[in-house]
Formats: sequence, C-alpha cells, structure tokens
Amino acid sequence: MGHRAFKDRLYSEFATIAKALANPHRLELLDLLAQGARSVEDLAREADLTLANASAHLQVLRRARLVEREKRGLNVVYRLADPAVFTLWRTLRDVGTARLAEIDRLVATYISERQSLEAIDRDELQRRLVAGSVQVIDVRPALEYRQGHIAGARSIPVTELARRLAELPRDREIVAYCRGPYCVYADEAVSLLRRHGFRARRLRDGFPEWRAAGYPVEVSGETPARGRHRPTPRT
Amino acid sequence: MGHRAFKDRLYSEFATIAKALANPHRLELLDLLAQGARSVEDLAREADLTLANASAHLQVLRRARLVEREKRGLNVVYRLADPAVFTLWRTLRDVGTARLAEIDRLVATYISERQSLEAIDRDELQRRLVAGSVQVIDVRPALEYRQGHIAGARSIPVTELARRLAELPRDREIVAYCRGPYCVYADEAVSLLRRHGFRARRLRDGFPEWRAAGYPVEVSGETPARGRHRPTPRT
DNA sequence: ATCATGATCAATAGATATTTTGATTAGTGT
DNA sequence: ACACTAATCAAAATATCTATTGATCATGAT
Repeated sequence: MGHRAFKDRLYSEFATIAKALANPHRLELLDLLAQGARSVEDLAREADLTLANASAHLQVLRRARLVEREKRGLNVVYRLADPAVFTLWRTLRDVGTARLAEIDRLVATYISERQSLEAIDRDELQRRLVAGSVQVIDVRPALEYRQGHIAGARSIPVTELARRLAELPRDREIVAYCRGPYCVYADEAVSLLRRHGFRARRLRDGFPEWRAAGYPVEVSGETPARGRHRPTPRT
Repeated sequence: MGHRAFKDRLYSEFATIAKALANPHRLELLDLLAQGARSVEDLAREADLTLANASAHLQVLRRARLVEREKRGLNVVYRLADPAVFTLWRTLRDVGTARLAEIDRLVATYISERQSLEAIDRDELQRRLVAGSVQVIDVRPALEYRQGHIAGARSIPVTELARRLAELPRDREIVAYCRGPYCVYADEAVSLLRRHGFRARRLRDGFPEWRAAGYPVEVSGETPARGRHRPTPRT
C-alpha cells in the first residue's frame, strides 16, 4: 500500500462517520437518542418519518458505529453507541450555532420570545437546586423523563402542563428544561407559565448536556421499548 | 412556520456542516489547513487533486462557513474560519479512532513499527523541553513550520533529514512531530534516526493539537502564498 | 498591450443517497 | 396453526454529489 492509498483509505474511514451525520433526519434521530434508547417505531413517530425510512436511516448510523441496537420482543431498540457520539453531535451543533447566521435567524423567527427571556445555565441551576430555591420541571414526554432526568426534577410533559398548573409553586421560580438548546418544549412551557403569573425561566440547554457535564441525574427504572402496550416489566 | 418545518430547517442547517465534512478529500484539506493558511494550488498538490477539483471542494467548505479565503496576487489563500473547526474535525477523528476498528488495522498495516515505538505526549514533552533534555524537530514541510511550530523546535523536513543528521545531538533524545496522530512523517523520521543510532521518539499527535492545547508556539513571519516563485516579502 | 498563471465556472457523465412501495422475516398472542 | 405487529429488505424513481473537461476571468510579468 502506497502513501497515497493509505491516506485515501484513512480519510475515507473518517468520512464514513461524517456521512452518517450528513442528513437532517439522522441528526434528529441522534438528538432523540441522546435522550435515551428508543424503538424504531417510536423514533419514526417522533421524527415524522415512515417506519421503513427511519429504519434505513438508523442502519446508516449503525454501519458508521454511531448507534447500537438490541431486539426486545417485537421492537428493536436503538441507543447511542458511546457518549462520545453525543459529544460529536454537540460539537457539530456548536460550530453551526457559531458559524451559521441562518440558525439564529430561524430561532428568532420561530421562538420570538426567546431573546427577551433570559435562560439559566447549568451551574446556577445546580446551586439553586441545592439551595431549594427553585422548582425544576422536565417537560419532555414521560418516557424520556423515566430514562433519566435532572435529580430533583418533576415530570410535567408540556402537553399536560396547562391542566396541571395547580401542582406548581407560586412562591419559587420554576425552571423548565427539555431536550436541548433548540428544543421548544421548554420555551412553550415558560411562555404558558408566565401567562398564568408564575415566575419561570428555561434551562439554556437540555438534559443530555446536563448529564454530559456530570451534574446529578436520576433514573426511574423502566424499559424504553413499547408500542401501544404497557412497557414490559423488566429486561 | 409550523413546528415540523422549524425542526426540518434547523436540522438541515446543521446537516450542511456535516455534509461539508462528508468527503475524504475535504477532510484532508481541513487537516492541511489546520497546519496553516495555504493557496489552492498548494493544497491541490499536497492532497493529490486537480486544481479545479480542489477549488470545488474548498468552495463546499466555504459555503458551510468552515473556511475563509483571501486573494493574494495570483493566489487565493484559504484558512480555517475558526479554531472551533479544528476542534470539530478532531472530535470526528477521535470518534472514528474509538469506534472504527478498520482505522487501527490500517495504521498497523501501513506503519508496522508504530506499535513497538512508544510515543511521547504533550505534557511530558513540554516538561522535558523546559528541562532542556530533548531536541525537538519539526519534520513537516518548511512552509508549515514557518507558519507556526512548537516553541524551541528546529525545522528539518523529513525529505532533508537523511543529509542533515550531523546537525542532531547524540547525547539527548530527539522528538519528531508533524501534522497529527495519523501523519507518517514523524514515524519515518524516528525510524531513520533509530537506524542511525539516535535515540528518537515521536510526539503522539501533531502541531495543531499542541497549539489547541495552549502550549507555547512560535511563528517565523512569512506569507504562505506562493507558486513556484519566492514568497512575496510581506502582506 | 500581450502573455502566462492561478482560480473559478459551466456542462456533463458517472456514482451515491434518499424515499417510497410492496414483499418478507421474526416474534407475540390467540 | 393462524393472525398480527415491528422491522427489515429489495427494487425503482428521484435527487444530489463528484470529477473531469474546456472556457473564462483576474492578476502580475514582460
């Protein structure tokens, strides 16, 4: 093997990883998988893909060794192969945020309130959690909460928030968080809470970033795979 | 704009960056640009591409805002748009190294000696540089050395090493470095030096990683653009 | 002015990716 | 055994990417 052939093969290997990331649907799937393991059916529903298409994209990720899968009954559950895969997606996201003006424009257009509402960052939230001066709510779907959430957070999916306002304190600030910096659930939650007179802010980013930074996390032992049935009791 | 349209556009933006990385030649170009700014001609020669093809690939990187360019006389000089771009490439490379067994296999096949020769890492090298117990040589092309090198290193391009052995000490260990962990120049240099009875090792990674980690760097003021002519005296 | 050079552009052919459709496989429950 | 479901596979249509060719443009040298 010549010097050139070696280089070509080496860079081609690295490019297979980049190719796996080079599709918007696959990035969305990775973002979902960063919340926890999920079935193909579930991923397809969340990402608005047909089952066959979601399956095909997941296989591309799998061939690049970015995700792994495991059969559980009728379902196949996919998970990130390594925490480094989340780091990679996050680094890509950060470069996009820093370099592409279009991203700021999109966020400003779709979440017009975001500029006016200051977000809280991880270390301030952790200090206030310890001090007990804040109520943290996880507004992601309950399945994601069960697979891992900020220690001390309550699960109130954004879809249920309007009818569960009575559960929330009026004497303490409420902090809502969701999947990540571009997830809108927390923005919607904060907006709703403020309209009802609560003091509320969002966490600047989401649960995967909190966990990656090593802050305390809790898990409610439940298995992720299920279609319309109840989760199977254990592995 | 609906929720789905927002997500689609957002992930598509992030995917443009991944798409720019999703080609082996473009990764090689980024790796070269991590050494310093260079002309299209120079990049094409180093990466074994036609001028038109190199130009096309550089424009893909430019549209993704990963590189910037500047006209200098007849040449167009490209540079990384941001140190974060190197971080991204490096994170991608690290995930590849960790996840793809094929990469290990390739390196073991092409650089069979690498396993047997232990590399030195950055902080040990820095300590020994300060102590003066080591001679560091930069075996990259002289142009790359001039644009930035490890403080205290001498430039001896690997192509000139065989006829410049007399310049090197026999009483101290020699550490050779080049472009990065997969660059073979340092391996070739170490191999040659050992055959001639020198004590020699390679730095585990290369100059861009050294600089990114904040270790001391020196620059010899010279402009990067030139074809077959002498460099223009100043900017 | 004229020419040579570095870079880009435009057009094209060939190779890869993506999505959909319908068929098939593996596992569950009756 | 039978029906049902989740997932994958195979094939095909479409879209996108890549490399090459030759033309064009800007710049610097003569």
